[in-house]
Amino acid sequence: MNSSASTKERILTAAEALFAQRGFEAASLRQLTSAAGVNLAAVNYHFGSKDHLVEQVFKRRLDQLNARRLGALKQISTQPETTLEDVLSAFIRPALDLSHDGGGGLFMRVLARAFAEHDDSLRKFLSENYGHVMRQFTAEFARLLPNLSKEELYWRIDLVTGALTHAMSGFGIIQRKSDVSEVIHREQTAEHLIRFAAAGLRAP
Amino acid sequence: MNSSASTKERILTAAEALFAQRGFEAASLRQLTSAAGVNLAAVNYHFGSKDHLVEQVFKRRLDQLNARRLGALKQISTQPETTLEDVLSAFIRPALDLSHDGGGGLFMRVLARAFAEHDDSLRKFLSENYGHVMRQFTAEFARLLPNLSKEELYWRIDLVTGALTHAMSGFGIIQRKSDVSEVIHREQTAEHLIRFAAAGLRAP
DNA sequence: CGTATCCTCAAACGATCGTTTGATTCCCTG
DNA sequence: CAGGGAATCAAACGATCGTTTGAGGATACG
Repeated sequence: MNSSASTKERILTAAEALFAQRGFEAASLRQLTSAAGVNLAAVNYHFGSKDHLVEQVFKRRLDQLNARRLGALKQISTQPETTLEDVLSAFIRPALDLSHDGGGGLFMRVLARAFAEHDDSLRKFLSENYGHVMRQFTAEFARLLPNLSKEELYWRIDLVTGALTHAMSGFGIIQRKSDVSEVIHREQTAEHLIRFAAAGLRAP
Repeated sequence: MNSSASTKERILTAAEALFAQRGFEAASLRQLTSAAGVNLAAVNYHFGSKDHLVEQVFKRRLDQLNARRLGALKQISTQPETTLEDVLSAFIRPALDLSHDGGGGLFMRVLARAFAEHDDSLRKFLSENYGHVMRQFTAEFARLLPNLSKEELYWRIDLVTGALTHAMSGFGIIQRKSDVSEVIHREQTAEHLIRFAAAGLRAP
């Protein structure tokens, strides 16, 4: 094992944190490499360009998130009866977990930023690395909500996504109180989200 | 009337569009002033700095949005019976209208960006210029949803805001079809949002 | 030992950024 | 008409950006 993998990982980790904190444009390679403890030129050497680095930051976490979501969905599909809450849990909890696990605590804020940046190439990238997961969940939602038209279903899933993104990226007014542990706060967040989203999806 | 008002307005309008399209950091004053047809130095002359310009862009539209929302809320408060859907309509429709009226069509995307930027001074500014409206709506929601604890209510309003922001800023998969007029699409968006949010707020 | 390959490093490149300057033009007022 | 503050303008300032360069270090294999 050479040390390049370590350097790449250090860059990815520092990039994720800095992108989340400052945004893609504002985060400079000099801040980034300084925080990672690597040379400035290392980014262009290992990733080719800053843009490619951004993509890799996304890819690393999106692959995690997708795998966990699909794993959770597969898990509940073995049950005799699946509820809407189960599917929502498989959709929501991996995302919430990701925002606290594996050093990738700030990824969801990065993701929310990416949505807001509204960059076409980035949207295309997200669509390519995200679409198949959404399709599987959409199919499951459709099965559990047979009364909804396809258009109505798309709308509601979209709104659920918005609520989820908003809650996870820490935009909202709700902040964790100091006397509540992170694990408990995450669990409360998941419960609020699932309850709200389930009711919204079931709306008459 | 001197021409400075016109210049300021031209800058504000161009800034709103450019901020929405490219973000606060990426939008340069040179692009901005070029699009507005004014001199580069005009921004610093009339606004002091780029940061102050950002604040003014927000203030101009937030004042509009706040006035319309409070006006709509006051309107329905005169009715003998107020429904949850009425209050949600007063909250949602002015925002949707703003994203198509008065040349400020891109403001909500700017607002979503501002949330994502996560800048503390900007958050403070938003809180100062936005908080009193949210408090009024929160009080009305609390009246109509007496079974909810205060914490639960805050959570759900937060999630409604997330869904609204997401839908309005055009992140989602739902795009207006070419055979649907903008007015109709806006109305459909409002109906979907209100139905979804009302059910979510009423969740058991 | 020699050499080939991968990696790291300090330094510099050109471009672009927000801001400032000082001169010039415009327009109102006395 | 003359004077003066407000507004506009081209130009330049220093800073910072992403990227490139070329030399040097580290490691593995003949």
